[in-house]
Amino acid sequence: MNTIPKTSRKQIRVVIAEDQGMVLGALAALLEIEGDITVVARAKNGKEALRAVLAHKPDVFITDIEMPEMTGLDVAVELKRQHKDTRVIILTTFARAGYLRRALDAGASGYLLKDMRAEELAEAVRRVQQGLRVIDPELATEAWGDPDPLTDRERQVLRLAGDGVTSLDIANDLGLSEGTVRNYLSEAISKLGAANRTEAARIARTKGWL
Amino acid sequence: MNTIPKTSRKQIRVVIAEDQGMVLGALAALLEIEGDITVVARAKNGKEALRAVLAHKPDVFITDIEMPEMTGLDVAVELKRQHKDTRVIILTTFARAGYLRRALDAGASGYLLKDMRAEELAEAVRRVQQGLRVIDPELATEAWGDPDPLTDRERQVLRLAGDGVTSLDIANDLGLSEGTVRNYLSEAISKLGAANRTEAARIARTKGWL
DNA sequence: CCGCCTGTGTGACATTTGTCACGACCAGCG
DNA sequence: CGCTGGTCGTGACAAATGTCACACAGGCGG
Repeated sequence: MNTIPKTSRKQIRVVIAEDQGMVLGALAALLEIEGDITVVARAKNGKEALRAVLAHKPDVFITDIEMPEMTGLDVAVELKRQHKDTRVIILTTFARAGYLRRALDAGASGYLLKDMRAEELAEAVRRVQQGLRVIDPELATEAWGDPDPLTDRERQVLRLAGDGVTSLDIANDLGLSEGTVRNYLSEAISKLGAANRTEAARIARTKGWL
Repeated sequence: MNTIPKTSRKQIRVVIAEDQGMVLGALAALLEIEGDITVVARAKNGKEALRAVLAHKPDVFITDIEMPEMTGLDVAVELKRQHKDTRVIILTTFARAGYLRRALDAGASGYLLKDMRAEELAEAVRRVQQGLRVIDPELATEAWGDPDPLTDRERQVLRLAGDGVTSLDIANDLGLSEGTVRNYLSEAISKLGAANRTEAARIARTKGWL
């Protein structure tokens, strides 16, 4: 435990976005007890988060990826587009190369996994606030392995197929012919080294390509 | 914020199990600041959790469901089997009727969702410690809807099929004939009102039957 | 003991899926 | 300008999948 008061230096102001209320509240509690960090706003979805960041202009913005309304990554992209200088930390369950890549493209300063030790979060916030980058080490190495080999159409088709939608229905949905859909799926299956559409979808999902 | 010290009455001793370190630490922090609750041990998987509960005999045991080694539900079942009187609260992401049913069968006193407000967790702990039950209201109503229609074999086969394993491979895995596997899948598909194995698996998963 | 359900199996058949080869169109790029 | 890659399509064929009817064993409740 740390008994040295950290309140003496200037406070780090953060906004947190996370759709699971329990986790949101708990993370806020965790950061607040550090003393040198103040949670100025909380958001339960992407749009709320974006508004909160624009309104409060915090030093650091911590966000989950998978949220209603708007993805954490989408929010990061929007902040970058508006040239806001709030630093962004992505905090997620998923150790997926595709997510990390997209996070970095969106100008995120940190990418942490929820299964890290809780104490590291506060430390990461401090590092990021000083302009450093914090990437989960496990991910950092593995990440630059394989880029997404799928084209947009392939991804789109595979996503539906992975939910059990039939080739014909996919064709109708997207305004294509059934043969074309089968061609895309065949391509995707071969690119991913899968045996069928279901396995292909599973693989793509775990890589963060879907 | 609550400024009234709750430490005057006797402390409630809890053990928490949750595989995501960040969430585990954050929940512990959240409960500790309540004052009347002490986290006596933390576990990152089911087996650790079981050992911790047996060793510390806490008043309340809070656990996630999906964890390595052993499911939170499995731990609850084992505690019931050993006639331990620690009360169990299941805290999970999934609002699935099947999970709730199994949790209650396992003698759990609480079933809460991670997207509830964080403040409610401490309150739930107090209620449960007093012998009350705490079930997420949304779930409580919806729960007694539909019982799992699948037989063990159907479930087993569907699980594999949902991961993209081929009928023939499933047959070899389970020591069945391919035709039999196809029969089970056909049955499962019709029971679930799905159009194919993939959709059937998806449906079963969202219902908590897989 | 008689049904009834589950688990297991077969065979036949229709449909869906996966593969291949091929062609057309268009955009971007050297 | 010609090449390349992505998109979209057709047709044909092989393999996997889904459906049905039927059969036989074992267990369990009436």
